[in-house]
Amino acid sequence: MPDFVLKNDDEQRPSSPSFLKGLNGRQKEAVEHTDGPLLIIAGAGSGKTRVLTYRIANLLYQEKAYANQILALTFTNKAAREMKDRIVDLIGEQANRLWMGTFHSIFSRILRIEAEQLDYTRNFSIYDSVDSDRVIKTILQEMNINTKEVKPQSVRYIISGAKNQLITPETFSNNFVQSSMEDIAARVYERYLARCKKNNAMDFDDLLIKPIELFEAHPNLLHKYQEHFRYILIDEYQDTNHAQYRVTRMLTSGNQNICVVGDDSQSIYSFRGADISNILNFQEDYPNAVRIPLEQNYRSTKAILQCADSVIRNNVSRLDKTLWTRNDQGDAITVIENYDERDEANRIARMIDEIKMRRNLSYRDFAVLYRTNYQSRVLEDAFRRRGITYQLVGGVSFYQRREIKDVTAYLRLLVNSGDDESLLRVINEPVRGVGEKTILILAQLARDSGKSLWDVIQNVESTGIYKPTIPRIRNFVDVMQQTQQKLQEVGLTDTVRFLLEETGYVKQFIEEHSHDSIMRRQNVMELLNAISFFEKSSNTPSLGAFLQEISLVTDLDAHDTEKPAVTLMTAHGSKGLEFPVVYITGLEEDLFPIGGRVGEEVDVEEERRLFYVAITRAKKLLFFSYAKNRFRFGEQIEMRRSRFLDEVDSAVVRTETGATIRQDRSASRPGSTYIAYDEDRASTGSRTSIFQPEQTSPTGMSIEYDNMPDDGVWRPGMAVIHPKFGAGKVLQCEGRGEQAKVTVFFKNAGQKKLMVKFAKLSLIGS
DNA sequence: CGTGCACATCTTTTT
DNA sequence: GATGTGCACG
Repeated sequence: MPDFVLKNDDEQRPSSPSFLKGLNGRQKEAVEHTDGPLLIIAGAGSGKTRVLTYRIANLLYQEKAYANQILALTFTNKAAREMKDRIVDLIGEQANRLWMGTFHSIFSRILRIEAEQLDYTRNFSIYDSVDSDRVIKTILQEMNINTKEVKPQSVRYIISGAKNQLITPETFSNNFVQSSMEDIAARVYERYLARCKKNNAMDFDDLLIKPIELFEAHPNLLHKYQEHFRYILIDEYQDTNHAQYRVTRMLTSGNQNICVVGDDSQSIYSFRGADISNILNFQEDYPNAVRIPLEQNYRSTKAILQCADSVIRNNVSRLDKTLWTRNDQGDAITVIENYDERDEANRIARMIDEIKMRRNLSYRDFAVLYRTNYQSRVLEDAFRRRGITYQLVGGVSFYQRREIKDVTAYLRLLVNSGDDESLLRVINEPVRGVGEKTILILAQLARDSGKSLWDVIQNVESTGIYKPTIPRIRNFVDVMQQTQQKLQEVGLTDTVRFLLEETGYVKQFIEEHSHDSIMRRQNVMELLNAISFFEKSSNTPSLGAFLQEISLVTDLDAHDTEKPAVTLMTAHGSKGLEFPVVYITGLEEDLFPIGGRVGEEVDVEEERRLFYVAITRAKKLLFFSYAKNRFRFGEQIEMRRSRFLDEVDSAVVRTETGATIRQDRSASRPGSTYIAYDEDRASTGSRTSIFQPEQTSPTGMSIEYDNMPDDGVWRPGMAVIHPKFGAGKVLQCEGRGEQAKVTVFFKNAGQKKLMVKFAKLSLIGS
């Protein structure tokens, strides 16, 4: 129950609202800090969400700004929704006017408002990665490149990386091409941009980059938004990428009322371009920033925290911080060894029932975490057999399913007729006899005339394509136009129903009686339900608004914490959540930590942070499990136990029989140092802090100075020793040979940029 | 010209 | 175990 309600009369307010009472000193400090840059280093379970919500409530309470002048950027839609609800509880309905959401959703909102300035229209399409891949694929085909040798996905990955670094096609091809793949990507890049533009479409990256372009081209607009957003808050700041960094810098360069919250130990999205140096350098960017660490953990037992700490200590690059808790010591963590993944799933299912009974818990108190989505399958089987209700979060997203993408492509075409990509997706879906050759001709015509495909097929009769296909396309055009008409006359749901009927899209599934087609039909019906719900509940029930909404939702957002079901999700998906009982499964080498593909380095430190995130989700009980054999690539493979199990503090970990686990300390790689614990420190558990801050330099490894990389090339991820700064990790490298410079994060000295030529760096691991 | 079937390939994490 | 590609047929 909220203990504070905003009064609307003229009564004098106390200067400090009563909702601040439940906060600890540091939290209170963070909430009451209103103006100027603020960096909150929030350890896992330290009440971060609470601080953020109270801080916003306080800003409103102090009348520092109207709700719509506050911009709060979160990592998931769900986090935004929950936070907003909590602020509504604290200060009332006005909180609904906050600009609160993910970077992507907030900036797409701004982009729709300002679309004309960028030569787009406000009903632009948003392409997800599958759409992007298709666009890239057509471009590759046009360039006569074999899409089997050069995978669109890899090209997209390179282009996306460049975009997020704000590197233009020109700069990219001049300075960043080092392989034939990059050369191809460089050539596709420019065409890809042009194609998206022509389609009046933006991809996920554009949603972050276009605002920067917008503000650079129109300083007056930048000024407008700078003025408008009096306060900016960013959650999960350790996972922001360069583009996100740039756009927030632009917006805050005026009043500098920026508050970021994050935890470098929980940075797990570098594959998506997240740049940990954003948070590490915050105080350099904003020299008068106040830094508040939140180190008291309210979530977990001492045993769990100690375990987490013993793991994360193996990372070289981290900000020093010491989490502590007043919670009980709690039970030891149990390691479960299994014969194979079926065994693993069955044992976990059985244990869940047992613990649920013994501890009088509900299924909703349990979470089973894994590294990759495909691991969920066996678990689902086991749970179904045992009659355990579960909710699977993530996996193949509903809106990514083929049939759903087909239908949304139809809808996108209705809203944005210039969207060639969507047209290509549905022109022969269901099959109406429009083949490859026809499309080739139409595409040629479109290119020559600068028109969209939709415009071209308006006069399909004069295109000179294969005669029998003309009426088929004519029919397609007619149906689309009729649907267009319907949209004006009847509601959204009825329009879509009409479309599905007339195009025969659902009919194809009814005629075919395979298991597959039944599922697909169900999914389409499910989409229809979603549309119907949207139409009833939204205050702007337009088709465009619906498409906007679904283009940015993820399955993570659908997670229901109230549902009495065991949660199954990836470790990534679990960030920000907590459960009384957590199982971390598949703790095997090449799975967790994941094994890289050939020629690809795996960032073990990031894997370790991910493991740390997973551990710190647990409140009371934590289990680690691994299988000695696992089915992968269609065959059974012998697995080795994860090195992480050699790193955990054996004082708080037990086998199923209660024995101490055997550990191989040498399994830790050089650079990932292990610092031994006193066995009895775990049980002592001092009231304030269970850990002493560690300030010794890494021990137990042989140090050889003047040890250069074999090939003389420095790479991010390498562990180094500097005679003065001590142990560090290479974050960034630029230049070659004599000119080479490296950015290194030193555990004891922070981040430094060094000329390799002068700095006496020694390589101690990679 | 377009379609349907058999085959291989490959699964990291997500806005 | 799903999705994309290659090949033979209508």
